[in-house]
Amino acid sequence: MASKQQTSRKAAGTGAAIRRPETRAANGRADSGDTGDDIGLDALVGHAGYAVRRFQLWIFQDFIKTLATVDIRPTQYSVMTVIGANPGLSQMAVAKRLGIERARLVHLLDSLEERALVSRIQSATDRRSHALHLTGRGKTALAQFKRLAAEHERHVAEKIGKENREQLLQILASFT
Amino acid sequence: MASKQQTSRKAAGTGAAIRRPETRAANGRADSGDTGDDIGLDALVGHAGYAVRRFQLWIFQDFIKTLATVDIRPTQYSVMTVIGANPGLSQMAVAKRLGIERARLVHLLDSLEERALVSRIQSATDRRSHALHLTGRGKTALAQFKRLAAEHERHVAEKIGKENREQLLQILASFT
DNA sequence: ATCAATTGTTGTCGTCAACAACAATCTTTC
DNA sequence: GAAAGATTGTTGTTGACGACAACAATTGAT
Repeated sequence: MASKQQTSRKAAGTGAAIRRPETRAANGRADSGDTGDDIGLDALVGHAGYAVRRFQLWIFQDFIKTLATVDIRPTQYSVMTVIGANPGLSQMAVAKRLGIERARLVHLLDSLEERALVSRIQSATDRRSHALHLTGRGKTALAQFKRLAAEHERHVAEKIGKENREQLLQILASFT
Repeated sequence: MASKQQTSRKAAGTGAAIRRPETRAANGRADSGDTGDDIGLDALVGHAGYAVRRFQLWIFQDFIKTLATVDIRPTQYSVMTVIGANPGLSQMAVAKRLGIERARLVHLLDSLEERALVSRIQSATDRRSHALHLTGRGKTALAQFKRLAAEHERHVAEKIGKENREQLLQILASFT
């Protein structure tokens, strides 16, 4: 859209197998030829949003990795947890409770219903809404998910410290 | 994709003007007709990832709102901050430092270069890479952005408490 | 009975992370 | 010094996600 490239460059790279962030061979600086490993010195420290973003990224990746065997993502887990704790909720209620949109919840429930973990039951009192329930399979599955999620929480405790994790939960308790 | 709807329902709603989350008129439960306002009692408490996700959502929205007049998003701000503190960095170095992908940074720099805030200068030593600099306009603009970002940080402090914010920054310092 | 509001649904749009592939360009190695 | 490998910037695709807008069916209020 912009000026992009006035030069002749277009694209490049062999698509090498760089996987782990630890692997660093670049020099950093583009003009001065110093090592430039520790860029640091940024004014980014002191910004809560940046720290939280990086942490959220790490924590979600660990969650996904830890529950990869059961193929459950954080949002799916939260949906099943809320339904499991409050059977019969409407989609609207779940969406509002979790702060996600009705439209988004539709697809989430579609996939969970495909996998026979959740079932939408026609409400008796309100023919518009669905009463959400865990299936039998869903209940046993959620129990396993919770065990894996607990393992994930241990990873978090290892990463930032046990007491720091609890302090964090206390600080952010108003957002849950 | 899935079973979707076996019933005859298809779609509905007038798209009413529900904006603020405080507005709640739904009952919650779909079958039992109780009030069902406070769903709570979830097993979601104790999950760091969920709390962090909700908080990150809030903090980013406040950042975007606070810097709406200058039309700068959190990622754009972080890119300009790093370049401003370390002029001459390559795109690779900036991407690695901020934990974003090279591919993503390309578009970010495109938009910032469009607005004449950042300039890609051909490196003298490595003809592959670009040395990133803030333009004169970019420098003065970044100064204003930082003032607005400071205002945003005050919002965070008001939300979770001054000392809680500092504790949070300390806990998550290893991620910056 | 009429009109406004709610619920689930479909669709679009823009942001974002994760990959994969490529041309141009170093860097290494024989 | 030429060949092989790695790096940089770029383009493109995919999928998760949040934000809106619009709609049919249904409910509730008047």
